[in-house]
Amino acid sequence: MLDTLEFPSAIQQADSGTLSEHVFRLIQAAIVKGEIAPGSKISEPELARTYGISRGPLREAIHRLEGQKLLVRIPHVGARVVSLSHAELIELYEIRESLEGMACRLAAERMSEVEIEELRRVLGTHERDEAFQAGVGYYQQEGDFDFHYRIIQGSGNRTLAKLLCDELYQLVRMYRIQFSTTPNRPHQAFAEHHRILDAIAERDGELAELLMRRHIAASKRNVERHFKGALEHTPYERGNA
Amino acid sequence: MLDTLEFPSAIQQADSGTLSEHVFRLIQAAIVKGEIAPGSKISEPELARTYGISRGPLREAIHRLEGQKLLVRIPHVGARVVSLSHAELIELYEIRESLEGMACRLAAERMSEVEIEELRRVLGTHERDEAFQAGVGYYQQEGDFDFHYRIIQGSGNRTLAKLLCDELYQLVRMYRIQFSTTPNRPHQAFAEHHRILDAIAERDGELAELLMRRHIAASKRNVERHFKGALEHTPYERGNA
DNA sequence: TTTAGTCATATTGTTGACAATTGTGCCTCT
DNA sequence: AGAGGCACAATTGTCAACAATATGACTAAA
Repeated sequence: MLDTLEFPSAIQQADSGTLSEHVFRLIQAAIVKGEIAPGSKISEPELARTYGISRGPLREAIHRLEGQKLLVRIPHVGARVVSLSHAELIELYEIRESLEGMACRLAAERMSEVEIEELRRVLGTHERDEAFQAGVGYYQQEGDFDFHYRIIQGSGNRTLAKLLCDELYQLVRMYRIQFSTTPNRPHQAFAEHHRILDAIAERDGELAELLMRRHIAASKRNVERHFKGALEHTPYERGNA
Repeated sequence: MLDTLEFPSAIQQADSGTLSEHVFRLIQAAIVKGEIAPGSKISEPELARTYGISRGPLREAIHRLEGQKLLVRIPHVGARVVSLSHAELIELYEIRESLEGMACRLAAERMSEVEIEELRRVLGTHERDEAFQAGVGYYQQEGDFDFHYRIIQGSGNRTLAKLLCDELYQLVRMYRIQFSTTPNRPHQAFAEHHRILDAIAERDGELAELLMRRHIAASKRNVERHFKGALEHTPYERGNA
């Protein structure tokens, strides 16, 4: 069974057809991966040369990126890669808490038995993963998304799925990767995933929502710790007026 | 307060500065107001002539509108105004339930006394409004947003505010206006608003969240009724593949 | 009569050049 | 020497023309 939904970062340049769409995904991936530093300026002529295209399609891509909040654009000045403040990142996690909590409750109510079985297999794959067992947790980065993705898809709310997976997660991924150097509490997260799965399997929506909210709250606290730990390196506050 | 946008020829960097930004807001307003019918095709040359601009800025605006989910675009085919299915509209209300419920809880915890007093004044204005007292409820449309807006702003979560007010509400407004011919239960909604305000004033976040969720759920049921009532006029299902 | 194929038209995608605005560096004046 | 203004350069915004693709009609064959 080929899972077609994969990750949004998976660039499928073949079928997208249009250059604008192509560079859109390319730049999106570059920003999320941190290849273009947060806060850095986007030079249209330079990027156009880099990707070997004209400025027309590039500008269209930039405008779409702005809509996804990955770029901040000032008229007649230019675009910069977004640089979330500590507060904004926490706010993002608060939103996730609410939205994914709901998704988890709905998933517990509406997921099919086969979907639940697949979810259990996903978790099993993570458990057997070498990197995970070694405590490195890099794979856990992607695997975590896989777990959350499946629950969101299982909620049956396609509008919610588009909102979470296509938009907000780009930002979350961006900062996950920034913080990926430090071990991201993979074992604890795995245990939490397992309890969530159990609640879903028992069709206990209320509990599933509660556990998911706590799980994301724990992630949030983890991010807060990383932020505090990195504070010594920030020479000035980058304010997003 | 000269409304500068009036005629197409009068578009010259009125307030936003750039033509792209300007037509973006113009088309957004036109879609939300229903001046461009849902599901109708967007012709680039035609719109360019209408607004008296070139296709360049227009296309940038279209791409941003697509990001806001007000347009659905198919490569090499064109863009159409979004036409939410019954299910999608309900999904939108479910998302609002979750998000505005959270916003309301946070507002109860974090709103300042003056903000609460202002919110009370807003409600008083609605109560004294003529249209509201007549049961027409048209003013209530805008006033409702005013009420919800202030609570969302009062949550202190600026990321949430941008998400709700700048993006999702455009879609909600669009369908509100479509359904505005029938009385939108203004008196009941007003009573619910009042109870929410009381909970906020008492700093009871838990209750405030509960009441807001119920309030939106009631709106959702109202929309469902309208949808069912309008079913007789739908010759075919407009499927958004 | 229906269906498959082909062609013409119109729309979208792309390009490069031109115009307008901003930021910077330098020069002058106090 | 420092501050203010001016001019230049670079970047963004806009435009009109060109190329590629899909839609629709027309024709021909089964």
